[in-house]
Amino acid sequence: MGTLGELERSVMDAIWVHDDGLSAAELREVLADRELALTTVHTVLSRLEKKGFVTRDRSIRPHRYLAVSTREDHVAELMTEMLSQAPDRQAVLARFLGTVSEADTKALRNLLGRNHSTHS
Amino acid sequence: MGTLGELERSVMDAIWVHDDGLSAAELREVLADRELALTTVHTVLSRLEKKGFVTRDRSIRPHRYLAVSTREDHVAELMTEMLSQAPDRQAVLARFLGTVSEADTKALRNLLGRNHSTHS
DNA sequence: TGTAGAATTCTACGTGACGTAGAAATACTG
DNA sequence: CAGTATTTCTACGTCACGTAGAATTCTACA
Repeated sequence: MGTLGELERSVMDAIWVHDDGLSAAELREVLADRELALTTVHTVLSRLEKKGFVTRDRSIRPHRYLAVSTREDHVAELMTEMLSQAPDRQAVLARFLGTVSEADTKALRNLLGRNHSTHS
Repeated sequence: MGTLGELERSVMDAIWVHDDGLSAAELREVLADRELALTTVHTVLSRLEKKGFVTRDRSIRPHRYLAVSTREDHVAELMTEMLSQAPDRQAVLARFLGTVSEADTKALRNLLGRNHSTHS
């Protein structure tokens, strides 16, 4: 999968927060602290589109950019990808649970409880 | 955290398999299919050392390189790192469980079951 | 103990990703 | 149609990484 650079990540963060989509100009405004040129925003957006992270609505004039998947799905996917890097998945999961907060383990218990027969 | 390139990852894979450590020459042998120069292996090893992925025993002549942490710990750490990228951790965990295999969820249930009061 | 051969370190170059943005092209709007 | 808004094309600097030759440092042996 394509990875994200710093600016790309910032842009995605902004897009993820605005479920209704953003124009390049609006994005530049959101990232105002960086004082980016509009063309810079456009370039990054194009690259994110090519990487499959965003789509754009070309039917309206200032194109609006939308996230292809939610940040949660994206992160979940990353986690799965990481997990697959080790042959001993169980061992990894054990270590993972060891470092995660109690709130997280609690959440996992809840989710697992309600899901005894869910297999998509 | 430092990320790993392709060759770096291959080297780490080799080192992770050999818990007793490896010399640069042995590593080159393990990665024979790449036909790398010895110095190349050395360079990568140095970078991995600088990144904190390996240590080397400088007391013996062909230095032996050892992994600093297990692959499982490393991957678990990566997963935690990914998880932290989203504000709504619970949502991510839900998605995560949704994509993971049943064997994995089963393992998680086991681990969580035995761990009701474990907080390091 | 001086030196050849082994091992390690230093230096360097090509490439590709990414931040950055100007120039050029294209599309509305009046 | 002209001027302005928007998008696309092209480009450059930097940094990480794969790659390895050159230089330096060890070590064992004559």
